[in-house]
Amino acid sequence: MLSEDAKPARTSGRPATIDPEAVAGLALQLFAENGYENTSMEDIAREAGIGRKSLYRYFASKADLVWGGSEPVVEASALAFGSFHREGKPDGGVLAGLREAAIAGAAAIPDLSVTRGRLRLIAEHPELTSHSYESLSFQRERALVFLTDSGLPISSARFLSAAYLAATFEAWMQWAASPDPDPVPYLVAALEVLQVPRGS
Amino acid sequence: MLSEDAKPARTSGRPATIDPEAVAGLALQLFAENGYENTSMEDIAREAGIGRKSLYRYFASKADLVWGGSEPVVEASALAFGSFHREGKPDGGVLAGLREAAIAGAAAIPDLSVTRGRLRLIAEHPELTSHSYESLSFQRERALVFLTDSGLPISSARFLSAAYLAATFEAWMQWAASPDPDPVPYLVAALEVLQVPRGS
DNA sequence: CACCTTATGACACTCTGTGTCATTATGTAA
DNA sequence: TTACATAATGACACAGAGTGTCATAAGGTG
Repeated sequence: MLSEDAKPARTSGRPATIDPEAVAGLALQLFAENGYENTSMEDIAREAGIGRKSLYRYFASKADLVWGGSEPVVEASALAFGSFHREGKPDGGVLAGLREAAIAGAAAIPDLSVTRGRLRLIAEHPELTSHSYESLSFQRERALVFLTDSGLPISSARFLSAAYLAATFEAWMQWAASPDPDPVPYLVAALEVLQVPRGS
Repeated sequence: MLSEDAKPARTSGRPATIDPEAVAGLALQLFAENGYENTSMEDIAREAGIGRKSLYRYFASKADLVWGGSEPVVEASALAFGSFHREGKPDGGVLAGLREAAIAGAAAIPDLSVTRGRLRLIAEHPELTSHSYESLSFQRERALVFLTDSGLPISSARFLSAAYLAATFEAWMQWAASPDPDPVPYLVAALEVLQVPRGS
């Protein structure tokens, strides 16, 4: 259900010639070389050999070039939420579910060093950091559904999912700033500030 | 120490003729009437009888017209953090301190209905919601200092302050969406999802 | 080969946000 | 009252983000 519109499975028409991942990679490279704000969308398009408008067809905004890479993480995490209830709840309850989802997200990252570069870029730019709220909205929604499915009242579920998102995001940021190879310990530590409200 | 540059206490020169609060109020009114994105900075300036550049002198961005009103809350909250340790810790520990600060912030609001309008506007516009990260960065910093002063390890303190900010923001949003007059119960409920990590 | 679908990019536009600079208004000091 | 200093004001110009329209190109399918 995650890939409802993943690939329209086009049968005819001109096939795409632009590789979004390659373009995003190029953009990250240019950001690293010349700085984020010194690199315009036009610069990126020119360097990629495409038109500015075509660039916007693949990336809704400049921030998307950076945040786009987090989609696999969010998807894997959402998947873990979905399978958690079906497989019968292990011990640890709801918080364990949140933890598993966060770890599943981390496991979905193919190249951690690229992700670290992305996150550091985000950390350096408040406007990119702010974008977390939009970029993680799907994740927030998924966590909320998981929590209400787990029996939490909607109100507590909202607070907990908001805190969960913030804590895990902070964990990623701290990991990115560190030299450690494994983000999981950061995620685990971050989730220790959460608890299910008594009486839920 | 909060008002280090509150008022330069100018001794000569032309005094200001623009009332920022009045301008922000006017802007909020225009946003309510015509929609946020349908109201340009130029529209606001024209309506306020000033130039667009003068508008930017008082408000760094369009979002500032909306978020500016939260400054008193943040300041009052920060003040509560500062006085918490001096007055000897009451019972409840660190979490009680966070709760007191959040409540102090709420108490600093002169007109709750205006704040509710602001928050609803923010809720409707993802780009404004995102701005919370920047607008609350000072609050985040303050909470972090408070937590480390309380003896928490820096790592836990970062996670907890991130979760704290997110939970209280979510509380404000839920309150704004409700018809309830008092935001405090929302804040208290939100903070129940937090805990100090065992062993801190 | 005709056709169809879709990618592509040229063009023009609005709006945000910034920088520069001359002008104006208002205080203080002589 | 007359400088004078200070700061507000806004006119002008600009880069860049993001959007809409539309003609064209390019590759598949029948």
